[in-house]
Amino acid sequence: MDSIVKMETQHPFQMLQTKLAKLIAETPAGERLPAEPELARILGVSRATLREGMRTFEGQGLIRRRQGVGTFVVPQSKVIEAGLEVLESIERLATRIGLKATMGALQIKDIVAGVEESEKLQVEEGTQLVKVSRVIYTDGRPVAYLTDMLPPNILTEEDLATGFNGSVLELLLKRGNIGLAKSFTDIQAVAASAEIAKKLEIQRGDVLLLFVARLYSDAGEIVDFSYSYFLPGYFRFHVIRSIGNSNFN
Amino acid sequence: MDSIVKMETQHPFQMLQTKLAKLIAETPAGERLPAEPELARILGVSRATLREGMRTFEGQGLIRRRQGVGTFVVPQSKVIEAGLEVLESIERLATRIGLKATMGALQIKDIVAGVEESEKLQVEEGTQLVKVSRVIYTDGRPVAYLTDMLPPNILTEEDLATGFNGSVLELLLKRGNIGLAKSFTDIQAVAASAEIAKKLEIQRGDVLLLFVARLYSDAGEIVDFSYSYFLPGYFRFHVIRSIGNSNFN
DNA sequence: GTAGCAATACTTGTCAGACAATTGACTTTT
DNA sequence: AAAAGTCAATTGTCTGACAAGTATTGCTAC
Repeated sequence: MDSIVKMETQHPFQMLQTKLAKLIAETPAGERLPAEPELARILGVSRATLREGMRTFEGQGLIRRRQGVGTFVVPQSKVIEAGLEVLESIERLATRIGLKATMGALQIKDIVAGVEESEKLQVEEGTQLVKVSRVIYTDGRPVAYLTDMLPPNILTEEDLATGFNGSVLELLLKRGNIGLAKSFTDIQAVAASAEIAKKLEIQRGDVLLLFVARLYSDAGEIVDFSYSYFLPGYFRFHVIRSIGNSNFN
Repeated sequence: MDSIVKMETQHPFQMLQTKLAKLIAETPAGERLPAEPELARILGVSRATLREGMRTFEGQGLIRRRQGVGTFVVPQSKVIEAGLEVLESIERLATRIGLKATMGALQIKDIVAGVEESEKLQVEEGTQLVKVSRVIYTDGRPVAYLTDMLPPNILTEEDLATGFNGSVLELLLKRGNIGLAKSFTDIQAVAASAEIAKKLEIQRGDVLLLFVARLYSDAGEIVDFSYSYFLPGYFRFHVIRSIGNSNFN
């Protein structure tokens, strides 16, 4: 009887993180957040739990806390850059930069997991997989080539046929049937293969920035394995690195 | 009179972070940390404060907590990978992978800040700067080319002449005269120029991964501006990206 | 003897309330 | 008018407690 409500009953911390993220995103840069006691009451958690949650966002540089004053949302990146701490779709990033992103060359295939795929997605060999690939354009120029591989029962082809704007991430978020947790992204530099060079209208061997990402659900399962090839110059990614971990051995 | 002791009297949270980082670094991968009540007693803070501190490390993927079981140090990178959340010198990274890193082709120049340098380092034009460049070898093969530019009075040439192992970061940490806070790193993919190709013994136009980093002190000043060129295949960098910030607009 | 089950000790997750430290605005005094 | 003091608001930290999850232990039934 309570199976429907079950999704609501994740750990308070997960829900808290979502609510906090939403609140921070909706609060204008530089503005103050409600005081901790009040915020804890609003979000329905204790102040201790709230503070634990805020620590993570503070560590990501999204908020700044000043004793005796309050907690403020820090102005988020100038214009063209994107922090890697937060997982954001290419479309959303492009929009924020002021570019209109469109999708083209969409290909949706059903494939069978071989040795390579089964290992990467942590599924058995022979499993039916969905492979989605497309090119992202801004101002009519191809700037990124994206491929996603998903295990069965995550997205149906119907989902992709209706309301797919190029971002698997956004589609998963919009559906909301599975809770997404984190993405583990490898960063590499590669030379364009003949196939990809053709799609991106560049020369074979040209330089590309490659993200290899595994998207994990709340349950710890891999729900998406993706390759994202970016044309340098149109996207810039940065990361904030903290001092102090292995620097003490 | 108390200026010397001042450094000792940071907020408990800062000291806690340092101690925690050290503890995590010293604990073998996969091992369990002491239980929270005991750890709080050891570190001299309350359990609430301890948990706030641990959240940040959990967010960086360094530890994993399992209710009813304990907190474990996650196996830090299988063989070749390095998380970007933590700022670590190339030498240390290589050592952890099991490679012996050596430095060569060291060049130290005094240069005068032009328009470009003055903007990047936030100093006035005409300021005297120190420029350090060198090649990092593992097994006699060049794998990275690093250049650093530093404002005056950060490092003298004497510092570089004695006890410089290739890492400006470690040198600054060892000196300890300025508190380091964070590094803001841009990630790009570039083609090797003729000059760099020669140093790295590759072909001009070959693919390189490039980190452009600004290192900030506690006071918010830029103390190091560096370009780091990596040969793909010898280094792999990854980043953990969290769901949920701008995904709700 | 062995498989299954219940009790139990231990761990992390969360909560409530309190007090200390800091800041900024307001009030009072000089 | 300027300076000092007062005070309310906010974050930082602590204490103690209970809830929830996990693995081990020991008992029981067969």
